Amino acid sequence: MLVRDLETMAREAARLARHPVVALDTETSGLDPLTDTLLLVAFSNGVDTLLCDVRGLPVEGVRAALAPLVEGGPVKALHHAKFDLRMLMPLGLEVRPLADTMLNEQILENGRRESGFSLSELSSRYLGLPLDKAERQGFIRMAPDEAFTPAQLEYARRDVLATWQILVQQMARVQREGARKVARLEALAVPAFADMEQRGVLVDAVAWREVIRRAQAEGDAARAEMDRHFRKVANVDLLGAVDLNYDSDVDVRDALGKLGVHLQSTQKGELLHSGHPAAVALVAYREAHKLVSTYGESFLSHVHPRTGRIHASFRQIGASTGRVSCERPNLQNVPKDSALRSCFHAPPGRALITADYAACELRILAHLSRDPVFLAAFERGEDVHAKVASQVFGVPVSKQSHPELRERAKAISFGLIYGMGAAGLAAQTGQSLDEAEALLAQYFRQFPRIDATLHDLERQVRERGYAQTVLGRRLYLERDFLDRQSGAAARLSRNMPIQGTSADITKLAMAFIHERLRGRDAFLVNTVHDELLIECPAAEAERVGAEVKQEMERAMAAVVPGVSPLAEVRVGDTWAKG
DNA sequence: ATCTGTGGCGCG
DNA sequence: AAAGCGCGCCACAGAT
Repeated sequence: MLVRDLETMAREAARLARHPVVALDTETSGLDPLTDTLLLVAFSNGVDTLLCDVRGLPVEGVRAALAPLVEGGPVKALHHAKFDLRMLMPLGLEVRPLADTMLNEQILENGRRESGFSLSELSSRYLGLPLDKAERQGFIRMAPDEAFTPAQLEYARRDVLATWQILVQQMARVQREGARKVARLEALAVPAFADMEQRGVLVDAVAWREVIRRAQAEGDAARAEMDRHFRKVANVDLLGAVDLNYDSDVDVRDALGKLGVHLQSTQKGELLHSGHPAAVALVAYREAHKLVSTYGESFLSHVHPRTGRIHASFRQIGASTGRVSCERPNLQNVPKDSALRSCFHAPPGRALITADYAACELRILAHLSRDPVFLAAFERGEDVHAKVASQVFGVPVSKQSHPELRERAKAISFGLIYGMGAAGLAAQTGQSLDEAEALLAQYFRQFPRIDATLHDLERQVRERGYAQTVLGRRLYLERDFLDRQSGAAARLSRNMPIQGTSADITKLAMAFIHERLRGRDAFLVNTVHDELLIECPAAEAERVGAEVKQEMERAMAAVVPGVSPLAEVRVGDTWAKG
């Protein structure tokens, strides 16, 4: 059924609202929610299809007609819901509750399949019929008052019906494979991601370019220094310039060889270890060039011309552990250099709140192991690394009294999370292998429950064939991979449950915060694994900060009960030191 | 001209 | 072959 008037739209939407599950799909003039517009909203209850042509209709009228169906009522099934949610934002419509067939599939296939999550591919697998995407181009080129062709309407109908059918079959798998909690979590977090992308984050491009300009100058100086050394061993062109590509590792390695510096690789550590001024200059050049290339104009090119803000793309399930990833640009690897980070700022009269979990992954390890020393230290708000160092080294350690012992204990604790062995520890601390082995043994003697927990994680993965987080997010690992004696499987078995649980907690916090701040002119603008950035009116910043802290701690307590949660919040007008 | 894999390096 | 975990981006090198 195709409807173009508000009265019929409202009536038919109300009819559909009585069903438990209704699929929702949108057809739009393009793929950019900031510049393209909504043309058609399609619904299906698995039998009937309702196609709402919303072009030219008053926004408030459409909102009122569709709200009883979209906001509350049935579970809305969407494929890649984030996109449709963003497209529906100008109508003031929020979709809830929702289920996302793409995220569901990523959850179910994690570790088994790396691509093949399009609606068409799911349709092939679940329903045995691929969907033709060619027709979508038709919507993109459409004139504003042109009637939809039968082919376009058929395309819209098939898409939304397929989404409904896929979800129904998928739910059985979700149930069977213990994925209900994770599927629910991801669905709950979608609106937070949609909102975050739509809002974007503000950067001061003028100040940013000044930072890059300085880096450019430092890079030039480093190049000149390299020229002085390599002039002796490299070709010099007619203008007297050294004919060497400093961005080519092979060229640079060969040239260093001619200066008597023979390296396995040209990694920073080896270059510095050689101590040769040309190698040191190369490190300086690389650092400067990284800023200029990755964080220069190519980064700023993502400032949106309409909004003046950066609207990055977040992949909600971007990593096999369940972590989020981010691209175009990646807002999760901005250098910590405060000159650069402080370019992320709030508009006039507004504030930026920086909030991060304190020692999130160690708290998760404390939850998994129930280790009494870790639990007590977190409970009392003590310095865990100092506490651990005291236990391991048998002397009272504090940040002031024995900073080096504390650092070593910290390195071990974090190393364990990554599955580090004695060799890795030795390499990092500069100890001998024997010393590192003795230190690890001493650590595990003091913390037998952690030792047992890490071995348990490994054993469970071998038995089950998958690693999993506290919420039951799974990473399936191939038998071949588990049986190979490489150590890689053991490290993943230890790391995924910890890193992944951290991701679960942060996503839950985002869902809580999004809900808490709804309709308040305060919103998330970035997420970096265990850190969140929120923009809000300056006058409300202290209050919002307290609410953010509360919601983050509530999320952590919900996932790892029994461990004292702690989120640290700073209020300012730029992205403060994390 | 465009794609793919690799080294290197930014972040948590 | 192993590598302490997870990402994305830039530049190069080789292939299509």
